[in-house]
Amino acid sequence: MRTTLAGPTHLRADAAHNRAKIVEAAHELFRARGADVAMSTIARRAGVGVATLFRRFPSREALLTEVFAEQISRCEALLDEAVDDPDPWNGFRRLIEFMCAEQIKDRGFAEAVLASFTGENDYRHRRDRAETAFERLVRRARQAGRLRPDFATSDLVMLLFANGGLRDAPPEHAHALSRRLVAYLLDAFGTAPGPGGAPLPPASPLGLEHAVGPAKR
Amino acid sequence: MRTTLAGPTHLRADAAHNRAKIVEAAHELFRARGADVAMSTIARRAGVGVATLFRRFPSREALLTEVFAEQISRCEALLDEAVDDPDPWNGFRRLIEFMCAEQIKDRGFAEAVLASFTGENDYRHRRDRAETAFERLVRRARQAGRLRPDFATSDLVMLLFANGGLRDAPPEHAHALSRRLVAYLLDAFGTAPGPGGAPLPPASPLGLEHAVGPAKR
DNA sequence: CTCTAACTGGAAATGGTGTTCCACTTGCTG
DNA sequence: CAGCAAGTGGAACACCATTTCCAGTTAGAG
Repeated sequence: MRTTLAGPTHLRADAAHNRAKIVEAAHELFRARGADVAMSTIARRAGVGVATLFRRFPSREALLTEVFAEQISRCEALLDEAVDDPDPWNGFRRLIEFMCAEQIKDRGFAEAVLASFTGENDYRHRRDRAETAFERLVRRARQAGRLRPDFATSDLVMLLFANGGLRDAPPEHAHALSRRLVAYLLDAFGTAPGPGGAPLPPASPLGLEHAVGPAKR
Repeated sequence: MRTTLAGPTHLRADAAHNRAKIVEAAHELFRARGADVAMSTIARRAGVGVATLFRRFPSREALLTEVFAEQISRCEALLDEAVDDPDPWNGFRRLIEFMCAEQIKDRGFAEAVLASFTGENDYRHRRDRAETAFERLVRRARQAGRLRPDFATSDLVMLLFANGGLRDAPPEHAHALSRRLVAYLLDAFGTAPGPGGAPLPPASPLGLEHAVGPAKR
């Protein structure tokens, strides 16, 4: 196989194998510890040298988008489903619940979304597609009378930032906190009167001494 | 005076002056950039050597609690007011609005609360007092029928973590996002039917490309 | 089987922290 | 106004992470 302008089209067999090991190791570490694990840690876990890691993935972002490609696709699929759902509120709710749960479960997920949706890479058209789809979903849910009229599409961004803050809580509580936050906000987004809908997920026994801010870094 | 261990009771005049300069510099930097500015940066801004900084404040936490002592006191005062307010919901609302606004405005504030309220320092009894006062406030607001019965005191912690996540948003939007989040959650915490109360603060024009995760660090 | 370009790992350069040490300076007490 | 302990700044040290470099190894085309 000769080298082309843009470099070799196919990796050598051993190189491809190493690449897969890198992605796997990065997946585990990103899930568990977030997007800012040291590159050398990833390399060590994968059993390769740091140089190999940097040769395959020149930036942390490239690695992130590769690692979380599947989850991002599932988000898009869920969004498409939601738009087609005869009950737009149901789709809206499920989309938000999925994204927030994912954001807590895989600590690197949020950064991966950011990395994919930022800059002028080839994810640009996907971002545009997702945004217009979400706008359609919101419009439908509003017209169905289930979503409050003053809901703004940017409130999704707000929610994702807020939910992301819960990752700083003690890990054993983060998930429960997130489900409670989402339940509250869905209550607030909806038009059902009062604390109407489903009962809230159980609260966590957290005191002020746990409160606030990156516990450790 | 107030340093952790029993050093000399009084500082020499020049030392006291330097100490004040340190606190001032730290205040500015913590407000603007959060609790994890480099110690050397603080020292440089204060015009002193790093050794001086470390001699006065053996740990970053000591500096944090000193710098934000005033804000923390205002929180406590507001909590006391709220407990005595004839309308407990009003006090509840004001307390939450103040704390969340402060958390956005002064990026180090949350960490200061944490540092003050963690461990076995002399803030312990203040923490206990604050917690029981807040419990009383919640109980009163519930009994007045303004707060939903399934509200848990730990939901305050949840709110603070969530609000803290908004600090990762672009700084020019963080405040508006926070006010909107707080408005939504107060809607959800309260018992007034539907999107009842005051209109929401205006939304920010944020797209998914801004979304999610520490933009820069 | 041979030979080379792709590939490798680890070392080193770079740049950024937190923390300690120490030779010098200076406020303040007597 | 003398002397000394309190106070000082900056260098030195010990990390730790990113990124580059290079001398050696090996897959796989011919």
